[in-house]
Amino acid sequence: MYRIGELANRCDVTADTIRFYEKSGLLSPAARNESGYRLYSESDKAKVQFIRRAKNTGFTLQEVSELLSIRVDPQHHTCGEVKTIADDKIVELEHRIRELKRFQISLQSLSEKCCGGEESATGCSILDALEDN
Amino acid sequence: MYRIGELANRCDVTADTIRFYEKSGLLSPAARNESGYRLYSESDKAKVQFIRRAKNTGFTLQEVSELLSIRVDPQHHTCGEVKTIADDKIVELEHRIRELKRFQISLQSLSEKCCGGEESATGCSILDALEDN
DNA sequence: CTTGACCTTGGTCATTACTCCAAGGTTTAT
DNA sequence: ATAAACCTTGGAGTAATGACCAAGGTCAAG
Repeated sequence: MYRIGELANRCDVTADTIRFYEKSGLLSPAARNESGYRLYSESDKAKVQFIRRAKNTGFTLQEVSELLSIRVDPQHHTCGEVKTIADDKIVELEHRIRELKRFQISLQSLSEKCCGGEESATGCSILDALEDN
Repeated sequence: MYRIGELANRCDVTADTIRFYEKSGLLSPAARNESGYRLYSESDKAKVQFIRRAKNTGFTLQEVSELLSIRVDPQHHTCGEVKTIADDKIVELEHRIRELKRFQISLQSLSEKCCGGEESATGCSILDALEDN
C-alpha cells in the first residue's frame, strides 16, 4: 500500500491532484491507517493512470467518471445497462475521432504546402490557406 | 461592415465572445463608427470562423493567437515557425486519435463480452478491458 | 418622440481542473 | 530527541473560456 505522496510520484501527479480526484468522486483510498493517512493499492494506481490517460485524450473528469462507472456493481446492474453505456460512448468516440481526423487532414494539407524554411512568412501557404477559409 | 451583433450571428457566437477575443488580443474590429460601435469586415468574419474551428478541434486560444499573430505580421516570421506550430499540433492530434481508438477498442471488447441482457454484470469493467489490451 | 433593439464600458460570476497555503499531527533518519 | 519529510483538513487562489449584468448611449420604426 502506498501513501498519497508515493502514489502521486508513481503516477506523475501531485498529492493535491489525487485529493482533488477524491473530492470529485473519481477515486477513494483503499484504506486509512490509524493516523488517518490515505493508503492506496495497485488497483488505485491503475485507476489514477486511467484517469490521466483519459484526461489527456480530451475527456473531462465528468466523462472519466462515467467511464469508470462502467465498472459495475453486479448486484445492481445488468449487462444490458453496461452495454448501453459502452455503446453510447463508442458512438461518441467515433464522432470525436472523425472530428480530430478532419482537422488533422486539413492541417496536414496545409503543412505539406509550406516549405518550412527560413523564408519570411509573407505569402506562406499555410497562412494563405487560412485566409481562404 | 458588420456591427458586433451581426458578426456574432453570422459566426454563431455571442457578442460577448467576440469582445472576449478582442480582449485576448485575437481580433480587433476593422473600425469604429462615430458612436464607438465596433465595425467588422469580411476578413474579420473569416478570422472568427477560423478561431471557432480551430478551437472546437482542440487548439487553445493561446495557440490560435500564435497562428493569427504570425498572419498579422508575416514579414517578421518564417515559414518554419508556422510549419512548426502546425506539425506540433499534427503530432498531438495523432497521439489523441490513437488514445481515442484505444478507448474505443476497449469499449468494443467490453460491449462484445456483454450479452446485453438482464444478467448481472459481474466483471464488466473498462479498467479490465484496458488491461487486456 | 417614444419604444425596442442594439451598442458601450466595466464589472462580477461560473466552470473545470487544479495549485498553494496555513496550522497542525505523524514518521523517519540521524 | 530533534529536524526533515510527510500527512491531515479547510479554504483561498489561478488560468482558460467565456456568460451575465448594470447604467447608459444610439438608431430605426411607428
